[in-house]
Amino acid sequence: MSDAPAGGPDRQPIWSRPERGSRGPAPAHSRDAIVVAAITLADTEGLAAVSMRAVAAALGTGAGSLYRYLSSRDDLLDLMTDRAVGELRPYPQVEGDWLETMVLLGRRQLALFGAHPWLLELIHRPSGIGPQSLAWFDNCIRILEPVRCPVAAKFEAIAMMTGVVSLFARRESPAGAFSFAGVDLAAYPHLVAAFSQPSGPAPRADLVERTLRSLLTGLLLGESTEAG
Amino acid sequence: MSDAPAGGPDRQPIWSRPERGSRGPAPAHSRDAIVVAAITLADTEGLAAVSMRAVAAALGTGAGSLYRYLSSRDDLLDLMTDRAVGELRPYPQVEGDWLETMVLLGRRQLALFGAHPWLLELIHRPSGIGPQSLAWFDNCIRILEPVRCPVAAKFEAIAMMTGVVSLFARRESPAGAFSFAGVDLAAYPHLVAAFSQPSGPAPRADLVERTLRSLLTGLLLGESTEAG
DNA sequence: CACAAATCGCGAACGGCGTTTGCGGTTTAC
DNA sequence: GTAAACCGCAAACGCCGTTCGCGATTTGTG
Repeated sequence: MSDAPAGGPDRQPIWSRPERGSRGPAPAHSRDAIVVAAITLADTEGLAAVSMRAVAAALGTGAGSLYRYLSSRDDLLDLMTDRAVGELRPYPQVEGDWLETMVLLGRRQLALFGAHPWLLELIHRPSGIGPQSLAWFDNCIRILEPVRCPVAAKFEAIAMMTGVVSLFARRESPAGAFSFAGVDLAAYPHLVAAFSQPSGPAPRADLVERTLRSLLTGLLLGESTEAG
Repeated sequence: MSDAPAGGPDRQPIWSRPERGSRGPAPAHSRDAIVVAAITLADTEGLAAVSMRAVAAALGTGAGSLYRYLSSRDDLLDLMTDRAVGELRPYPQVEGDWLETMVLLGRRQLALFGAHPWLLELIHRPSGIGPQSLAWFDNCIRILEPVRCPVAAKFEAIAMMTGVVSLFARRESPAGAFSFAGVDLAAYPHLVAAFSQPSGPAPRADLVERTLRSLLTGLLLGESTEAG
């Protein structure tokens, strides 16, 4: 009972837990090195390949040793998320139109999802709000300062923007069209009719930005219209 | 090798695989009974509690027996998803405004996510597009028939509507506000300033519908505006 | 009717996972 | 100097999805 791992009695979240105590030999690794190894693994082989054993092996050690630095795999995923969100920095210091600045931030998020597709599986977790995510929120609130609307609406809008960007990012991942192998198409007449008609022009390339603009103006400025 | 489970050489997806052959004793269970048990388990104890062993135990059998009816846990999750989507039926036969009909469908989806929160973790999977999901797509395409725009744009809009609804559904789940335990708030000045100011009026209740209306009109009708 | 083929339920087993535990050795605080 | 705290490590625990082999049962075919 006198020998508890770093997580030990982990009453408090990982963000406010010291990396190491003052006594004992110098650690062979570091929290950040573990997170970097995990992110590299996730980038190359997918999130499912990020097992404690695999991450430890990438660092040349055993799975159990990681628990000297974090208290659970969930902690590791939280750290991965926050570190990736940190890649959104530095934030553009545009002081002009807040809407265009937000759209720019949205494009940055989209690029981040492209660089780290595993983020799509992690951002929706209830935990995992670390310092970098807070800094990103803080920056968005700063940009939205000239907007006159309740704070709650701003938070809604920021969260919804992130969500919509993640939806677009998912669309661009290699998921691809479903296969109709062994499906009785006769049951879906409107679907086959739609597919059999000429496909028409390709969707516009700036769909994300247009959607974000419409979404943000609707959520932040449209509060007083259409009484009911 | 002459004794292969129902999944056997599962070249084709679960939707087009017969439930059982013609020979042999009558099965003690059924695919649907397994799926119902799994959904009940997910509704009450969450998706993480849906293990093959737990589902089998709920049916009074062993985990291995389930593989007579399906070939993997992923198959089970696909079946769960499709069966839940089937609860969206019967579809409203409104023949008036297509936009209002779509918004109504969106509200139905939101209610479905409320009834089965585990759906939020499953809809984004690349697999799992079963007959009920196809029927839902088919119905949406039917509703959007009067809209003059490329088919691809309609599919975009339907998928985006489902995605946005899922974002709102996630917001209403008991996730709740993040805790600032042990965080240095001084690093986020705009955040604390926003939180310290009076909260203002609560966000409008019909936020989902307004967002959906704006999104659908933007995606389906706004193609010709704003050249460049 | 006889018989082979196919399917059934079942329990044991395999490999992988996250996590815990106990140990010998190392560093620091008092 | 000594005791407490920390280190790396390897073994082990329990759960997971999945596979396999068994005896028993039903069906299609000659």
